Amino acid sequence: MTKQHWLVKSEPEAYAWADLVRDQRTDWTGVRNYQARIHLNAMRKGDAVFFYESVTTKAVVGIAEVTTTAFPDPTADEPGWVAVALKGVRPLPQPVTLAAIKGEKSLATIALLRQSRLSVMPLTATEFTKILQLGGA
DNA sequence: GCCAACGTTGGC
DNA sequence: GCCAACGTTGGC
Repeated sequence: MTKQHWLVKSEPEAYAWADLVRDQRTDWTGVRNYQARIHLNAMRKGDAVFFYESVTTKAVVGIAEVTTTAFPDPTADEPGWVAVALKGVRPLPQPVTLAAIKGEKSLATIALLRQSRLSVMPLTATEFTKILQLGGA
């Protein structure tokens, strides 16, 4: 299967890109939303993942990669919830702000804008490439 | 700090 | 199964 593209959101106060850089890898736990769970389950090793910081930063700040497909989330009280493992790959030379994404016509349909509360979402290859461009990568 | 959007819960 | 109430997320 060809590589898929994803975007995950995190409040930097909870877990920031800088934390992933420090840790090098992390288990992406704590997702408690059915739609996000479907996306976690669809992730494959080697898929590319944008790291978006919400609330204070409001920008895509880095690129990560899936290193382990979905496994049971050890932080969940009930069975069925899953986590994946991610490793940090590199920061974007320039963060791509929410405002910049909103200002880009070709990104008008991305899930980030359409479903503001979804924390794990797929991106098309075109969307992924566009954000890379905006980030100067 | 406020509020809109959205998901979840629980009463009927 | 519907819908009101409530909690959470996240932009502004």
